[in-house]
Amino acid sequence: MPAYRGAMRFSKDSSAGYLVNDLARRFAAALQARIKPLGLSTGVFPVMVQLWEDDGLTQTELVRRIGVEQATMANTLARMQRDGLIARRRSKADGRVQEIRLTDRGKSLRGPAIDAALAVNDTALSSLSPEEREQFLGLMGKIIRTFDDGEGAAADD
Amino acid sequence: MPAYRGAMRFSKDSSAGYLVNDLARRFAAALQARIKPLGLSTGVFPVMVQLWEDDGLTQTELVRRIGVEQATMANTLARMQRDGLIARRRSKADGRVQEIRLTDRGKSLRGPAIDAALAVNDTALSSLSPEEREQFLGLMGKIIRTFDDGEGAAADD
DNA sequence: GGCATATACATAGCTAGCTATTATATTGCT
DNA sequence: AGCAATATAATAGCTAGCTATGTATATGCC
Repeated sequence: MPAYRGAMRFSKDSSAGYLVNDLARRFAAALQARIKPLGLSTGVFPVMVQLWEDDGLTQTELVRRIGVEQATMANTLARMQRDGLIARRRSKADGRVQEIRLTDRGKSLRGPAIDAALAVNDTALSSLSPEEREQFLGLMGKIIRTFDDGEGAAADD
Repeated sequence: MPAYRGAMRFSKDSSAGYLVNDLARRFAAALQARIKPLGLSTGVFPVMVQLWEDDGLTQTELVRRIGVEQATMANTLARMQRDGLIARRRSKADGRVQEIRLTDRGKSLRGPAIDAALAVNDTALSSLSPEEREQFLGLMGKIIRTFDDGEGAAADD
């Protein structure tokens, strides 16, 4: 019996972090299964979504929009280029910057890929009522905002 | 304008999968920040939780309880051993099996580590009312069960 | 013009997950 | 007893995230 008070109980089934992590893996696996046949993977998907909206973005802008680290994005883009999803071209206005453009193949995947993502969400939430789905999305948004708020301000204990 | 119907709209802010993935990364980062000083990391945490409950489990049993792939567990355990959290001893009853036991250091981390996890959950959910927290956990449980149900039965389209 | 600083991106090296394969020990059947 | 089948764990090799650091181009100031 450890001396710490309150630390005795830790049930994974009532730990938000535990469940969120579990859920994320399941969502990822489900999406993976549906988009792998298209030649896509989960890490690539958010980038494609942005490029389908606005082709020709820079790496920095993708990083800003997707919220992943720059190094992560650099590696993801390298794989995407290797796999023929994008092409990169140095800007002549600024030699540091690269415009990232979808290849024709990349463009062509928009419809089926988004359908796949929608299907995953729909299947996953199939046991929830419309109100519950709203609740779920709303609560997640609220939690994400909480994380964002406590970002610069180190409101420790 | 692609020909696919329904594929036009895809807002990440209303995609459960997108948000869950985002949330998982934030939870993991928050936990990491709190347990790294203890010499723990996120992947190790679930294993420690099980061993704090039942020391001496086998790899197979940990895999079963945590729901991660056997290869993932093997690697995690290797790091844990390297870092002095566990020791492994071959069972003399069955030479294939290893009993996994916490070191004294591993045992000693229980209190502070669980406190850290509880604090992360509490902070993350701080903007939710008690009812909302219940809802959130309940909805996640429901979704996880949905995933579990559609596991063997390929109820495709 | 030249140098310090800042910006954009790449690289190295880590954890953590995955699939697929291999190695080793046990069990079961004949 | 011997061999096939099974069970346990390890290894190889991939994606995807992270931190820290390196490299190249721009920009600002003197």
